[in-house]
Amino acid sequence: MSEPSSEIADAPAASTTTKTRQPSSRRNGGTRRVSMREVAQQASVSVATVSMVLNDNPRISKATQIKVRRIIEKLGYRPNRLAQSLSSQYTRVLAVLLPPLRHAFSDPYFGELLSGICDRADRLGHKVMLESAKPDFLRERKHMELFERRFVDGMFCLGVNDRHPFVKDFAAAGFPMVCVNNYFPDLNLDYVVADYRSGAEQVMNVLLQLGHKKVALIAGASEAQTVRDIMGVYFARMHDAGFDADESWTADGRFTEEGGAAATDEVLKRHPDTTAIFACNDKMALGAMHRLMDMGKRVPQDVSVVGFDDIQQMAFVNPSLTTVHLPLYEVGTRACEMLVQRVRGKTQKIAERMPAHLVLRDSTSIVSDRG
Amino acid sequence: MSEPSSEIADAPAASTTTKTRQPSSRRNGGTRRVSMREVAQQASVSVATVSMVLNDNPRISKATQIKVRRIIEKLGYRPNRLAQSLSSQYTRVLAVLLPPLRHAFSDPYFGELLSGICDRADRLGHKVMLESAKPDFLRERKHMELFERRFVDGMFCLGVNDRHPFVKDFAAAGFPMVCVNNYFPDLNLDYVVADYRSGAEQVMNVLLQLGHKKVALIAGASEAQTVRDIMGVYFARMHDAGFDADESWTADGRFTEEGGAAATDEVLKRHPDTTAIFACNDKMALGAMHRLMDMGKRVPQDVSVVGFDDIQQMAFVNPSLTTVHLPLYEVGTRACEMLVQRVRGKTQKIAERMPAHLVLRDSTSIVSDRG
DNA sequence: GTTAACTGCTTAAACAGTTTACCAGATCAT
DNA sequence: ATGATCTGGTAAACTGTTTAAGCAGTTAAC
Repeated sequence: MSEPSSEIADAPAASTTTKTRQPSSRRNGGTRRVSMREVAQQASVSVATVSMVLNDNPRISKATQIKVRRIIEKLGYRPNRLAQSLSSQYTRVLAVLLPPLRHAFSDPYFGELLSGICDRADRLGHKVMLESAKPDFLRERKHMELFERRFVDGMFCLGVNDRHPFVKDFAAAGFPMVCVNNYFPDLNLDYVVADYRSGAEQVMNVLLQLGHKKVALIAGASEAQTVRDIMGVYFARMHDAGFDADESWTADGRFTEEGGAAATDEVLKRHPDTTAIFACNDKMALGAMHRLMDMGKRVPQDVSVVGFDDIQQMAFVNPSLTTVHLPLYEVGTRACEMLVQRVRGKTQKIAERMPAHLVLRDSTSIVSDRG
Repeated sequence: MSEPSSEIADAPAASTTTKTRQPSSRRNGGTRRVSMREVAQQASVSVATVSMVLNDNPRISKATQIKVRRIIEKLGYRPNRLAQSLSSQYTRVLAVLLPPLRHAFSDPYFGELLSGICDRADRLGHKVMLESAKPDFLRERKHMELFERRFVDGMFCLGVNDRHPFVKDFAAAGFPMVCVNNYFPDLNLDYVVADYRSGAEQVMNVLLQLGHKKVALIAGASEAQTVRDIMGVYFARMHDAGFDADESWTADGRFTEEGGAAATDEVLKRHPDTTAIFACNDKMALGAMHRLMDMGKRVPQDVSVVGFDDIQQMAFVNPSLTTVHLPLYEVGTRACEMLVQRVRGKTQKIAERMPAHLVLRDSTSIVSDRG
């Protein structure tokens, strides 16, 4: 007890015995924040007890449960999830990595996947964070930082393909990740996809049955395995039908309307007698239809058009588009269930295909010109 | 040195003096997590110094900076943001609250806003979290929990209107929130909107100049102030033009294609001599165009159609749609800048209108039938 | 010649939870 | 009566940061 200065210096030492750390009266957003400590004080129990009450730990008696919960209610206490996560090592946040397309967010294809993911994540008590895989995002390894800095527990990769080697970083580091509606046969990564092969089979069946032989294929990026699956089926079925299509019957439409239109130009220049166009997604099919009409060709009388995905708008175009319905929403929900399982420690590989089916509408008809 | 058990018990007491708390060797996702403490040890400085190095505190000497950074590099240290946020009271996460529409995520309108928000948030060092304002989400006050439990620093509200009284909760609690492309004149909430009035003026000008008098208006939800703004302009300009339109000239299209089609039916039943349809968004305009064509009316020869929003796809339909271009992407980026300012403590009210302009395309023409 | 403001760094107290080891009292078997 | 087990709870260590306060020496201002 010498001088005032030492008194202050002694204070912390004293407090370690009396343990009366006053609750912070700091205000945030105008509301006084109430912490677990205050609940504990008011309920005359320890913070450990409060924690156990919140986590429904069976070691807490019914009486204490009720007592503590009443105080929680009274004080309007809400556990701080930063502290929870820091301590428990779980963030309960999942990231969705989207391709850096200008309109990725307004693309119904991604939208459906995202809807499925978000809905299921919510049900499973997880939050969803959005990330765009811009070049410098990847260069700076931000996709890894998301895990390393404990932003998220898991990650969905949408719209990735062989040109995106970063996907294997996650597996290498042991971070939970699932490829949504895409896969890498030789990379041993988790994935959930629609059954593109079966969808393509159904398309080729109906086109061949309608008498089409001169079928052109508008592919998207051929770096995607799903697109290669479609191409594989296309070439095989054309061969079976006695018509060996070569590369000249295909063109890349980059998954966009504009690309689909350009690809249509390209293919029809090479093969003016084309009677059907099979596009690997609906947007390209739409571009193809418009271009065909611009050329003065009628759909489906002169040329049949088939799409892939069955995005909402396509029932509304004229003529309505025959396409393969992909259960994108369900792929999203399933992917989410899978990722959450993986986050919780499940170790077997995740790989699932979901059924796709043809939706016959007005953009296809029996072949008129038997060339 | 009595017995082994007391030796263990003594350990913590000893550590308070020697301060040798061993770094956790816990593994997460297969990678050993390295904490600031380890960096400090290796660099022979205190954790505070490491923290200051990371935060570019000018009080740290160049030499120490370099020394510490080298160790950080060597160890591959990444600061744990949960701990950072817990300590600093900033999460650097913003939430986007979307209306619980089945296809909200694939709606280009929301997509554009979202793109703008996400891009700017990224540049400003913030993460974006997605939330859907489902009825029970609001009932359980989860929108408040997002703040109370320190999930986020701020919130964007998209697609809200007068039927969503929850928006004022944020202001009441003092939580940073900005209404995106919507506003509440009497609620004193922050907002960033496109200039719907000016857009509507431009539409009415061009329609009147083209000779149209029998102009029908397809509104969305009239609970939205922006829609009321358009209606106000519509009625005023119709009046100025000597044609007092009443309620029978308007119909609600609920912002959807289907609704737009139905509204078109409704209005044309009442007024078969309608020469122009002004829809409050592009989707309804598209629905209107399709329905008109189904009825055997030509667009624009028989009926002109004007939309609002200028979503990407609309340049691609046939005929291409005359519409008001709203700078949705920019509204998103601006809203984000504003919200971040608010999070950082800015106190003046945020209220901004961004210019909109008419895009004249092929769905409008001079009136043919001067009724 | 004192006071004040740097300087570059350290110490320790926050931040707000979870979890483990331990402990006192009650119950039960021997 | 005695030791073992069960019950319901507590204290303290732990998660990994930020930051206010302090320290001892130098320098500029009054």
